[in-house]
Amino acid sequence: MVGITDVARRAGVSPSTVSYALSGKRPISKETRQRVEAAIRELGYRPHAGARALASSKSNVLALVVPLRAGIHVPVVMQFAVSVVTAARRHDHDVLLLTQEEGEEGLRRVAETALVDALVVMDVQLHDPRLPLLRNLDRPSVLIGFPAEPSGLTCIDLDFRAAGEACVDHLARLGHRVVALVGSPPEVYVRQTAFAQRVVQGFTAAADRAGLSCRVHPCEAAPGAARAIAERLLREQPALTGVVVHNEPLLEPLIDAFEQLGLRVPGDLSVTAICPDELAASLRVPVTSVAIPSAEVGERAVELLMAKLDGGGTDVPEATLLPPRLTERASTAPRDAP
Amino acid sequence: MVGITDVARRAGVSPSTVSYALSGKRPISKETRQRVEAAIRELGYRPHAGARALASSKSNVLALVVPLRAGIHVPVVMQFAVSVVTAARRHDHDVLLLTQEEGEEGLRRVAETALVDALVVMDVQLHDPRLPLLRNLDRPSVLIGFPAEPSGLTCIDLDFRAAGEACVDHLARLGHRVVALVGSPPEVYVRQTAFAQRVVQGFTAAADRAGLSCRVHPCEAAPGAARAIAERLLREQPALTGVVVHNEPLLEPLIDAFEQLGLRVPGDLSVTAICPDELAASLRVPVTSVAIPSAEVGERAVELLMAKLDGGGTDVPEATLLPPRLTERASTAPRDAP
DNA sequence: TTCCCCCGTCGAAGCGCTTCGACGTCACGT
DNA sequence: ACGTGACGTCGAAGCGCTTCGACGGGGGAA
Repeated sequence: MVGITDVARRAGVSPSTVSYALSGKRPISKETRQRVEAAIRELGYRPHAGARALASSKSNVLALVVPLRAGIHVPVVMQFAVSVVTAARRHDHDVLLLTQEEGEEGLRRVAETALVDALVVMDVQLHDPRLPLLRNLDRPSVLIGFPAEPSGLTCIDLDFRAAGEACVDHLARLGHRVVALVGSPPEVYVRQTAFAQRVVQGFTAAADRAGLSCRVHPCEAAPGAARAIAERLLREQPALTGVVVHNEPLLEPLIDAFEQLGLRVPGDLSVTAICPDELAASLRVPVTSVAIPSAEVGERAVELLMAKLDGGGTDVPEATLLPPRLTERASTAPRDAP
Repeated sequence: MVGITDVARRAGVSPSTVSYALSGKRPISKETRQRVEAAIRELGYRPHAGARALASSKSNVLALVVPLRAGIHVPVVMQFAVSVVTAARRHDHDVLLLTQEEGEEGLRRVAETALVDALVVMDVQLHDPRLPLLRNLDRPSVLIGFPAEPSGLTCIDLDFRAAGEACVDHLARLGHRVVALVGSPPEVYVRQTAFAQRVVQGFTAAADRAGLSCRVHPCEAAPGAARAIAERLLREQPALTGVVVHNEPLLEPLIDAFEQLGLRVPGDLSVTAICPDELAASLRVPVTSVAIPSAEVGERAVELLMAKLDGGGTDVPEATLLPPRLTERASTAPRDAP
């Protein structure tokens, strides 16, 4: 194995000089640096990750905690994961994948063995059992999602409450008076998953504020369930003209179901969604939607972490709520004048 | 920070004894071991991962390479990933997540810096550019999927060729004479993704062998495309009575589309699929299918890797093809006697 | 009884890197 | 002309753990 001393010898300098040339932590003359770089290239030198971690007490690895709970939409999770990995690499970090199985003990393990420098935690619940642990760990963490009591933690997410409001406001502005929310599967609410709850809050609040009649329906994510749900919505709210869908797999089948029931979208029924833009835009009827900006969230999460890692944690905001961005597409229209 | 010497002092032994008590690499008397364990518990000791990696030249980390290419079904990928992580943990290893972005350089980096001990590579193409690299790396690897030329590599996967055959054989046995394959998106074939290709081979070979008329249709994975595809199938093969679907997102909408076109499943048309069992079983019409055993594949992949890591690589089989398991459900029936 | 060997433990030598203090040199201000 | 830093480099001391060789003691074989 070729080590830093081999490089040093070849470049005619001391090992510490090679180290400084690599890290830039002390000034190195241009000529020396070039000789070092040449030596590295010629020898194919790669610094040993473990040795580095030991000497510097930095592993340059981030933990990504992905509890794949029932009812969440896997592709969206994957988008987050990919953007976290990509962003981490830009900051010269790698990503260790942790799943639910391990639970809190897993977090503790990777943090306390110094396997990772910091943690990104996904799928946060309102009263998440991991919070006390994260507060006490000696490594910084960022949550993607907001718990009920986020103080002392760094959190980032789309402002799902405002997203719910934005959808309702949009429908209200178009003249709709009776609206419904087709939400995530029931178990997601039972677990008190933060983002789902907040959409409901925003939806309800905005509807009340605008004086709309509204109703919330948690729904299984099976496409086959679409028809039954559509029928139920119409039965319970016969005057329904506006629907907000916060359930990715159901979005397309639901629109199909409405049309099969004789309702044109957006002619008779306006539909908005909270989902990734690619999904909303790719449907047969492109859907007016509030985007879930996974790429941005993942990226900013990593940036917050980096700030905490080298800023010592000062001046890193505790809460980052990304404002919703509603894109109008073909699925919404003004309500027919009665 | 509490180190091994603290534990040693507290237990009244030398650091090396603590190390051996932990690793079991040398016999330690029961009493000593218990004192060491008590000291560890009392002090909350955790061995430093970096120090371990340096001293033992084992990081106990596996790389999981997940190129999220277009056209692949994300939830299935995630199932693999989760099962790899779970299996790795059982063997006291963690998993580092690598995505496409980094490409070959990423593999080289984590391997050569000794960040990982071994690699699990997914989404293998027939002529995968990573193969030469994997062959030359000093760390063992396992591919999930088979390239055209797997010699010198350890590969594992469902036998997709046999899976394609099994579906056709099943249909043939039921008396169907005209069959079609609804496959993955075209880009998957263009990239020569191994598993998709093999399904086609198996499908075609079995159909030829049984003297069936057959046809292959690569298809977009958008549910909205289902209707058009169904119509095309019937137009091109009016006598069609048997369909094999190798495209998860399309499966349910496609069945719906057939029924909307007036064909009862399985009355007029038998449908089989190659997809995860949960999906096939959960549909409105439960579908006869060959399972994609992600959990088993991930687990076995890790086990192969472990065998290579401590067996030195001898007697680890190069190719592991899991035989297809076809489960009959409600979507297939004998062809009506004409 | 004597010899050997295995068991259980210790001490010391690293693993390959980072980092700290030190030192010589050079340019600059006064 | 001389003090003062900043610059560029070096040597050495670890970082916390594993592992190798060594060693005393006890039991079995001869």
